[in-house]
Amino acid sequence: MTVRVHVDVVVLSLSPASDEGSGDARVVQTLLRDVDPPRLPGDVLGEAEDLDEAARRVMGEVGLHEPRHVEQVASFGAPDRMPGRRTVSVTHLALVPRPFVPSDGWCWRPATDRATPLAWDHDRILDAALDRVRSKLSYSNIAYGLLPEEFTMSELQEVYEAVLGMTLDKRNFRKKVRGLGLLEETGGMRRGSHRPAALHRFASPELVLLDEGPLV
Amino acid sequence: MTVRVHVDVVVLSLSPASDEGSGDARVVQTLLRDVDPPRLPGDVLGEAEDLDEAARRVMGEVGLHEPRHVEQVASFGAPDRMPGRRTVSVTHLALVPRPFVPSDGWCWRPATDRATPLAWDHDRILDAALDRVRSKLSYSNIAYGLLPEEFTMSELQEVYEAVLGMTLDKRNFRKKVRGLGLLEETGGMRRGSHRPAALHRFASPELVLLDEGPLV
DNA sequence: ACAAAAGTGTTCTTCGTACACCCATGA
DNA sequence: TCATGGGTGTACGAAGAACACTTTTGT
Repeated sequence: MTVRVHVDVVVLSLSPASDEGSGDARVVQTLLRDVDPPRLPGDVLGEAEDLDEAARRVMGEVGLHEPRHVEQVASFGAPDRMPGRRTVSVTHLALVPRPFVPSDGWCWRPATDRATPLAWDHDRILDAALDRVRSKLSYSNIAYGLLPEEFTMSELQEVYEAVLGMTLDKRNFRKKVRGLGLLEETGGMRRGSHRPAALHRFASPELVLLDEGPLV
Repeated sequence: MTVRVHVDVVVLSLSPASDEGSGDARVVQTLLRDVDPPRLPGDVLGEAEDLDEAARRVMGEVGLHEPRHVEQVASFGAPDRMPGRRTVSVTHLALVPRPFVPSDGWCWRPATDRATPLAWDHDRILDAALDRVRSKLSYSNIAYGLLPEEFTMSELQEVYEAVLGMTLDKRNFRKKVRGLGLLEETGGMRRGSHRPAALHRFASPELVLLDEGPLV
């Protein structure tokens, strides 16, 4: 017996800093197909593709050719998850910095906006991806996926605040992040109608997992 | 295009406490088919099965009808991961307390024993499952999956030491674990040729995730 | 009496957290 | 000169880590 294998991708990003006139707090957004029940990007696994290759192809179809981070999240295979052909979905998570303008027919929507439910079990899939990012923020440098190459400390803090859904203390945040030793200063400055902000980058452009240590 | 979906299960357990004459340290063991390149239990996903249902069926086939814990780990789908039919494997992790005697043709082997490699990509799959348990030990009560209903503090500590591969300080371990409030005393005692040990159980027989907090 | 594992506290250091003001720039 | 966000330090409490001896039982 064979089933159809789908690869679906939850593309996450942060709403742009100041779309000019926008309020203040940035929020996590996800890329959806702009049809009646909105749906995640996805496609059938190709003949000779590995799972992550299929995920990259799907991202190409929405105009995303250079995601900053991709990882597999989970697979969903309830027999009735979708009418018609039995389909198992292997879902992935992708992070991309803004600005990013998707192909026609695709749009950004706040990830927590559940006013109109997504198609099939895509709400569950989106939740699983959000949980993954939230938890990984605590023990990795995964925030690099949502930031440009160079960024200010405030921008980094905005990533944490948007994903975790809470505000953080500026002094404690900087102390903690500096102590991890994952960042370096680029020497550059971001200017604006205020004091210039030092630019930073992640020392490693790869995912780095930190040793945890709650329970030992 | 359709592919075959396999559900493979990494069944983990601890070597029994004192098989009589065994040395001391307990080790993590995994259940393997006792054939030339040993392999993990697994089978093709059934017509009307959800993924975890298939995992439970596979476990039934090795004689394991009441696993203490099951969760999905990851999916593997490289086109060349296995000769013949294109097969995507959705892998699961199962934990079971000892004693457990598997069906004929299956046996326990130390999970870190890589003398004879497993079939196909099953070594990678095993590694993924071990990593999952190791990390989850730090922020959940997942140890319940490897313990009988009632256990002593020393037995609990043995689980941590075996999975993490390090020895822990007895006083700090007890202080920390008590502080989590996940345990309760049963009132019973385990007797031996030494001072009796108080028996404990987990207050919740379900997986409980702890709030972490490394990076804020 | 001896062997074997159970049980228990203190000190020190590290980390988290709460908290408020001055600085540099552009307009 | 004013508005805006950038940048900094301290004091307190909680939690982690190092560390050794006494207790209770079976043989």
